[in-house]
Amino acid sequence: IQDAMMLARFKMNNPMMEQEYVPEMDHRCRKKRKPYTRYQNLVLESEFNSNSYITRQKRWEISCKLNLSERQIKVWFQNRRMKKKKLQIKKPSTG
Amino acid sequence: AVMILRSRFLDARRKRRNFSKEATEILNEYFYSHLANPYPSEEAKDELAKKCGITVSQVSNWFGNKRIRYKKNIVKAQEEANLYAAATAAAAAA
DNA sequence: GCATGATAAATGAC
DNA sequence: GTCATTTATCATGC
Repeated sequence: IQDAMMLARFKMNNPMMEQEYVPEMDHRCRKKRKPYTRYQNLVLESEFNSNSYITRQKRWEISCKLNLSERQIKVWFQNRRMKKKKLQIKKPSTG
Repeated sequence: AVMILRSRFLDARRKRRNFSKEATEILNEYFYSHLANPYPSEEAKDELAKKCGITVSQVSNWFGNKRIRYKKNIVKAQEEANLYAAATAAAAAA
């Protein structure tokens, strides 16, 4: 009824529904988000506390120790830096 | 054994309060009037944040949640529509 | 009991 | 590298 019209208009041109018109659908292979364990977070936070930017060597070490890929370690530090920045903007006092 | 112990006991920041009816109304009005491209610019986010009495981050959060949840409902509706489409097509063929 | 806002993994643009 | 996102998960409101 009315939903059908809205659906048709929605499917027409919408960046949200890329899978509608993108032939190669890489979006479905997207890795499912999996929360890290408490131990993994503890190790990562500890390393981040000593240095916001991780070296290749330490990245490899932590990767082995936590059973995470180096890419995951890299991304974790990127996200963690963004989080730090956001927290500093939120509360600049004695950041 | 998958012992997924999480460090959520320190997350006291996840204190959440619902937005006001007026704010939700403003956000929904923008979202549905820009359904073809529901990605407000930074200026638009600033203006929405001011009008709604919330932060720009909260506006971004709201649009992020709105887009994914709206899309999910649409996907379900799409499956349902395809189901009906197949049934009507079979009926037409017969 | 889900709706809703905020946060945590993961991707992609640049 | 940053950074705006997508997506799943979390925590709360009601």
